[in-house]
Amino acid sequence: MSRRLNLEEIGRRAGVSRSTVSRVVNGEPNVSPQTKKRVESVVAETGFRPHAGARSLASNSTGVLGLVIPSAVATLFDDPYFGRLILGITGATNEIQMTLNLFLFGDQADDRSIIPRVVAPGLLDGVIVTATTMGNPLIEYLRGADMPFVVIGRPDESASVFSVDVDNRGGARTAALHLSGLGRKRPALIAAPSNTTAGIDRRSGFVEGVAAAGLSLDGRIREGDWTENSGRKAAEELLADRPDAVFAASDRMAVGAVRAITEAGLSCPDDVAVVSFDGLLHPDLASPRLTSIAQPVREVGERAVRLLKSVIDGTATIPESVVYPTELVVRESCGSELVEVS
Amino acid sequence: MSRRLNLEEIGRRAGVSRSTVSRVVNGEPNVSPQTKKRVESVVAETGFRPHAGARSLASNSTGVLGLVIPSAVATLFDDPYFGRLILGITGATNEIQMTLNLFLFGDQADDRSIIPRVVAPGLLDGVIVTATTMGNPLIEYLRGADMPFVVIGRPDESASVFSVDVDNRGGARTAALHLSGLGRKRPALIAAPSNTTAGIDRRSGFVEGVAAAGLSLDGRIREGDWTENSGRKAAEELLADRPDAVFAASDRMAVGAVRAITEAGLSCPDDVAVVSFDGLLHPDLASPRLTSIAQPVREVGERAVRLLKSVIDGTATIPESVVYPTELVVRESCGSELVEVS
DNA sequence: TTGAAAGCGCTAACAT
DNA sequence: ATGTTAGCGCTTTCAA
Repeated sequence: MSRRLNLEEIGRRAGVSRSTVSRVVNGEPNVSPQTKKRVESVVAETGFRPHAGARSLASNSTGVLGLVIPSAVATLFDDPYFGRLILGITGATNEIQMTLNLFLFGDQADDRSIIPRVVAPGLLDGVIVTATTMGNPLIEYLRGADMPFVVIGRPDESASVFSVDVDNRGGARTAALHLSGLGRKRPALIAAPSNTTAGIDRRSGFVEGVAAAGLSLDGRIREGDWTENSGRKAAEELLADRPDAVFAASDRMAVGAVRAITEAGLSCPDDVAVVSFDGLLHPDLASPRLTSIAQPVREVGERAVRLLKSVIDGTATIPESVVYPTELVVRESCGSELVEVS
Repeated sequence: MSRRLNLEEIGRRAGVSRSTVSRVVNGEPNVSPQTKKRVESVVAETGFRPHAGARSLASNSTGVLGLVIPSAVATLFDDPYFGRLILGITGATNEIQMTLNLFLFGDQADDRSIIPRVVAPGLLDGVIVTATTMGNPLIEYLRGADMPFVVIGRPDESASVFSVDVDNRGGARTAALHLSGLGRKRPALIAAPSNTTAGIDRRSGFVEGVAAAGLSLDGRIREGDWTENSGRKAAEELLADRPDAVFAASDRMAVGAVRAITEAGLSCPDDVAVVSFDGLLHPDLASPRLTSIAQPVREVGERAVRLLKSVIDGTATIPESVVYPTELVVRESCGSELVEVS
C-alpha cells in the first residue's frame, strides 16, 4: 500500500501535477499561495524528500562538494591542522546548504581508485584540493574533467588556478626578525618537507629574514616531516652546532625540538629560544608555551568554500589567489617577556 | 562535436549496445574477451566515467556512506579522537570502494537543516552516527526513513541498534585498580560530560573500581567538558581535598590536570598520580608522559564501516553490539616505575 | 498559475 | 554473449 513517495504521488494527494510540486519544493515563484500551502502540508505530513540522484540527473547539480586530502602519511591526521580545516569547511558548507564529501588518500595505490571517483560526473559540484605536494596529478585530471576546483595552499605550477593560502613566507620571515630582535645571534631552522609548497615557502621566508637581520644560518638547517619525533631528531643534531634560537616550521616539530633541548640539559628559552609555525596547539600542551606564527586555518577553509561556490555559480571566472596573513603570537618559548621586562 | 559522453556514445564508438558497455564498466561476467577489450579501450581513451546520479536513480544505491558528528562544541575537533576516527573510517571506506560524506552539526539550528539531507533518498547508502548524546533524535529519523545505520558508542536507548563501542566502563575500572595497586589511597575523578554515554560509563566504571579496591571517592568528583581548561579547573578544585591520585576521563582533561598540579607546587606523579583515558596524545605532548587507558579508535571506525556495509547488503540482520577492549598503557604520570623499581 | 511531455544516463529484466 | 526496452524521479521547456 505504501507506494514510493515521489513528486507524482505527492501531486496526486494534493490534487496537482508533479510540476507544481516540484516548483513548491524548490521554492520557485509563480505558485498560488493556496496551492503552495496545500502541497507543503502534504510534503510535511508524508515526510517527502526529493531523490538526490534523480535531481542530479535532471539538473546536473548535486549540492555536494568534495574535499581531497592526499595524506600519504597517516600521521598527518594527528595534526590539529586538518581537524581545524575540516571544521571551517563544513561550517561554510552547511551555511550554503550543501554537504561535504571527504576523499582521504592513503597510499599511492589509492590514487588510481580515488581519482576517478572524484571526477565522476553527477557526484560532486566542485572540489577543494588540499595539502598538495609538488607535481600533483589530480589537478590536471580535474581540469580535464572540467570540474570546478579550488586549491588550498600555493599551487606548484604557475598555471592559473583558484587558490587560498596563508603567507607562509612572510610569517617565517617575521619569526626570524623576532628572534633576531630578541638578541639571538645563532638561529637554526627545522624545515618542513621540501616537496610541499608550505615547506618551501616557510624555509625561504626564514632564510630571507635571517639575512635581512644581518645573521647567517651557516648550515644550521634540518628537514623534518611535520611530526614531533622528526622535530626532536632534527634538534638533537642541530644542538651540536650551539644555536641560540630555533624556528620549527610546525607546532608539532617545535614540541619535539623543545623536548630535545630540555633533555640535553639546556633551557628553553634561556639557552635556546623556539618559535613555531601554526599556532594551533592548545598552549597547555607544551611547556614552555610556544611562541608561534599563527595561521587562520578555519578562515582559510571557509574562504575556500565560498570561493568554490562562486566558481561553480560562474560568478568567479578569472582565477584569483587569496592569501591570508599570519600573526605572531608571543608566549614563553621565545623568551620575549625577559626583553619586555627589561 | 564533443557530444556528452555516456553509455550510448561509448557503445556507438565501440560498435556495441549500451547494455554491453554497462556490463563491461561494472565488471559483470558474460562479456566476450574481445568485446570487453574493445570497450575498455574506448572507455580509457575517452576518459568516460558513468554518471553517479543516473546510477543512483536506476540502481537505488550510491556508493556513499554518511558520517554524522553532532559536535555541539567546535572545540571537539581539537580532540585527536575525531581525526583518528575519520582516518579509520575513510580507510575502510576506500577499501570497499565507497566514499564518505561528512555531516558536522554545529548548533541546534543545524539539526533542522541537516537531518533532512542525511535521510534524503538517493544520496547515501548508509550512515554512521557518532558522539551521540542522550536522546538524540537523529536515530529515530533514520529508523523512520529506513536508512541503514550504525552507532559508534553505546546507544542510549535499550532499543536494538547496530553499534560499535569500546569498553569504557572496564577501562575506567582498570584505572582505579591500577592506582590503588600503586598504593594510592585518596583517588579523585575528573569525569566527562554526563550527557554522553562514554562519560557515564567511564564514571561508573571508575566508581566501581574504587569501591572494588576498598577505597572511597568521598565526593572527590568534578565534571569537565573534555577540554584542557575544564580539566585544569576541575583539578584545581579537587586539590583542596588533597587527593593522591586523579583519573581524568580524557587525555585533554588530564593535560589540564597535570598543569594544575604542577602549578600548585605539587609533583606529578610523586604527590598526585594521574591516569587518563584515550591514549591518543603523542607522548611528548605531556610531561610527565601520561599513563592512559588507550582505546582503539581507528579499529572502531574500521569496524563500524564493515558492519554498516553488511547491514546495507542485508548480510547482517539482527542488531549486534561490538565492544572493543581498552588497554592500560603505563608511562610516567602514574608513578608506576617507582613501584617497579622497589 | 498550472499541466503535459520530453528527456537526463543508467540498470535490469527480458528476448534473442 | 549481446541487444531491446522499460522505467528510476526529477527538471525543464512548451502549451494552455
